[in-house]
Amino acid sequence: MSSFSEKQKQFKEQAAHEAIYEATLKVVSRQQGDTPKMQDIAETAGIATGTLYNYFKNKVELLTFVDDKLRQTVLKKIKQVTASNLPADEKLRSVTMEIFSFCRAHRIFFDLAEQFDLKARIPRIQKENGLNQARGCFARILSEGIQQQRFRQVETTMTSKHIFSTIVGTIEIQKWLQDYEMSKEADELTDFFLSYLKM
Amino acid sequence: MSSFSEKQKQFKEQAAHEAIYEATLKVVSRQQGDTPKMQDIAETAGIATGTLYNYFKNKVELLTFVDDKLRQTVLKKIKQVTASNLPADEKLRSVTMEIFSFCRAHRIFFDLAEQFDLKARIPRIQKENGLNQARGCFARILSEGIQQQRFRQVETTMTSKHIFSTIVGTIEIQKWLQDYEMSKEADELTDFFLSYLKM
Amino acid sequence: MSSFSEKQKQFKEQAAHEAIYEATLKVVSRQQGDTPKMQDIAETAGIATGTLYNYFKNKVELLTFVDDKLRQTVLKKIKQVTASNLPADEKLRSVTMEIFSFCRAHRIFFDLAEQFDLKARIPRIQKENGLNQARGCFARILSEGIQQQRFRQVETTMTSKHIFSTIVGTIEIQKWLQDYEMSKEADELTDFFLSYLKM
Amino acid sequence: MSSFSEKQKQFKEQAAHEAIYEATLKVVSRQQGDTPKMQDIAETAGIATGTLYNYFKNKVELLTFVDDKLRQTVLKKIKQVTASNLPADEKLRSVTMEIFSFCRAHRIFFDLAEQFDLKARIPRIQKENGLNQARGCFARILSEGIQQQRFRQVETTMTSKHIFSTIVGTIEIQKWLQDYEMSKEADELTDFFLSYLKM
DNA sequence: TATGAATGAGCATTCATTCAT
DNA sequence: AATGAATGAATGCTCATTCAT
Repeated sequence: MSSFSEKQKQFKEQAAHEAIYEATLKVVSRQQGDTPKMQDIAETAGIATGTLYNYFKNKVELLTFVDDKLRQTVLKKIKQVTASNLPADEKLRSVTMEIFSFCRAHRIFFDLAEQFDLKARIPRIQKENGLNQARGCFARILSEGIQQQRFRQVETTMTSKHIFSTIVGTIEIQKWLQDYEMSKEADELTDFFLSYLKM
Repeated sequence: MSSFSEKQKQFKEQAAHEAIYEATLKVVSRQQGDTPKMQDIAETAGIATGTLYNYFKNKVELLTFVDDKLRQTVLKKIKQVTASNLPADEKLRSVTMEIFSFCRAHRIFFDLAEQFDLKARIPRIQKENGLNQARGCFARILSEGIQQQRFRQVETTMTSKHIFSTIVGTIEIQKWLQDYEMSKEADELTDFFLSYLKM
Repeated sequence: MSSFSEKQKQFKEQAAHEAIYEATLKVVSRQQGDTPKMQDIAETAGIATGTLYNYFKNKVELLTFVDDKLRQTVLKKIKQVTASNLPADEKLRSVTMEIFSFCRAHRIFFDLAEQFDLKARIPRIQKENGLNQARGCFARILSEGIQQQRFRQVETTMTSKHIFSTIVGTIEIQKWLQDYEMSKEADELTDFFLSYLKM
Repeated sequence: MSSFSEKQKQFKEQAAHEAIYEATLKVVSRQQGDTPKMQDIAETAGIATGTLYNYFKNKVELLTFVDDKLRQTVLKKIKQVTASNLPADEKLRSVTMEIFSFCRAHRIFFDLAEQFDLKARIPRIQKENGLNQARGCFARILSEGIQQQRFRQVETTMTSKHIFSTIVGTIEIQKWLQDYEMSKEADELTDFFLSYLKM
């Protein structure tokens, strides 16, 4: 097959994936609570039900794709902030806020991910990889802060790990309380981190 | 109705509730992954399907009852350790360990609780109540530690709140990684807390 | 459980089986060609879809039950004629006719049986049993005919076996020709058998 | 269109038909039980799915073509044996054996033919034609045998008809018993025919 | 109160066929 | 003629809940 039609095909596939991704998020957020029907996803994406199965073997695989893309998206955002040239303390606040607001925005989908046990579909190594990247961002911010003499000398690996866990736990508790106005919590938490890190 | 038969009735109801509670946990842990069927719960509890509906309006209410009882159980354990006469640092370790091991033991049920969105069935006030009691235990341990001059003078309310969040987050991450050997994590986390609290 | 309610239950089950049996035959003959839908069977039997599954694990098991009952019915008819006090040659004609007319009446169901490969569900021993009973009827008729000196002395076991095969093959060919007016063929075949058996 | 390109086209079509025929048999025997998918047939034949529809209007027509070709094949084999210069009794045995082994080899396809009711697609006249040719072979063998004074003087038309039916019925019963080791049955049956025909 | 048979809505997936390229 | 992605109708089975006994 010519390189051209190969490219065309790949582009088409990518476009379909993108449409299905967005349709899924749309359907999920629309039908709060219920699990999304394949037919609805297809319809929203503007394709036929059967066509979904040209791109994904089954529903779980489709949802896994969306889950993966979603996690990559938040990771990308975190990395962007980490790579920015804000001072370390502001980076820490900004990254924390990013995570909180992303989780709030997509909480219904993440609930779904648990319902379908999507975590079981992701290879362990890939999960650890993602986790380490997220934790790594915090470690880098800590290092920068120490270098900038804004933070005291903490052990960055462990500290970043626990900071990340605290964020996850706080979000989890807020979700359990069904309190989705998370910015106050995010701020309070950042203040706590900064007080811990201040020299 | 006579007071005697009233009592009898209450006793019977309590016995039924107890049997259903245990049957539910048994069925849930047996059928890893699948959601438990009312029929299976009834059969395991030694009653007829229809009888379940004399005690619980529907499946969600039944699961909510179990969920509530389970949370009360772990809270009771935490309180017991908190009320013991161990030194503060050992109490902290012990309470943390309790929470980890309880969540590991009942993780399948807690997954279920999210699937059925049981949190939506519990009144906000009750959820806050439970949460505050758990956090309160940590606050008391911190106070004791400060008094015993084992811990430095930290602000106990906020610190205990964040300690609890960190525990929740760590458990959540371990569950996501499907790494259910949590004792190492519990220890590491306690060490971190203690290093933070040390004078 | 008391013997009475046990009996009641059994009677109810038998009634349900009977109703489902008849509903299936009705639906099958009505919807010539298409495979019967569980919903239609249930509706025709006057019960709910789900109720079918209280009596049969799945569609194949239901059809196997009907298939079995159908074969028992024709076998019973053959046995009745065999046990009658007609002269041997008339018995032979009558039994042959029974088989032809039964297969014509239920040909659509028997086609279905092949479609669902019901033969694979019947234990080999049971199939051989049924086959031997049918062949046995012919053998008995042959013996009688020989005794009555209406037939010459043929080896009854083999002869009856091949007579039965010839009937089956003739029916099969008529079905293939889609010629369902089988009485002519049945008569012609019987004449051939009798000419072979005449002294 | 020029005669040359006409010929070319016909040749191409014939090649395609041949490839599809063989692919179908391959797929059918591979996927025991399931009905063959058009996609699999196309893939196995080395063409695209849509291309199948340039040669056959639909699946039933494709299967009818294969069915027809298969019946022609066995008929050809029977005719070859009939036209050979074996003695009549050996011809009878050989033809019988041919039919048994052919039906065993292609039993899955023949089951399929019933499932798709292919018989309904073949004109009555054509079916009778094929049937008469098969029966005719037996009649010719009988005639020869009588002439060779190996067989007694039987009425060849009816006898050949019933012999053929007996073969069909025996194969049908063996298939129902799922006993595909048919050579013993074929032998036993031929012995019976010969004993009937012996002078 | 207890029983447990009956109810029936709900949904992922397949695959023959089409048609734009 | 060839391609193969897109189409979309069609259906068996589950299981929470009810209700006659």
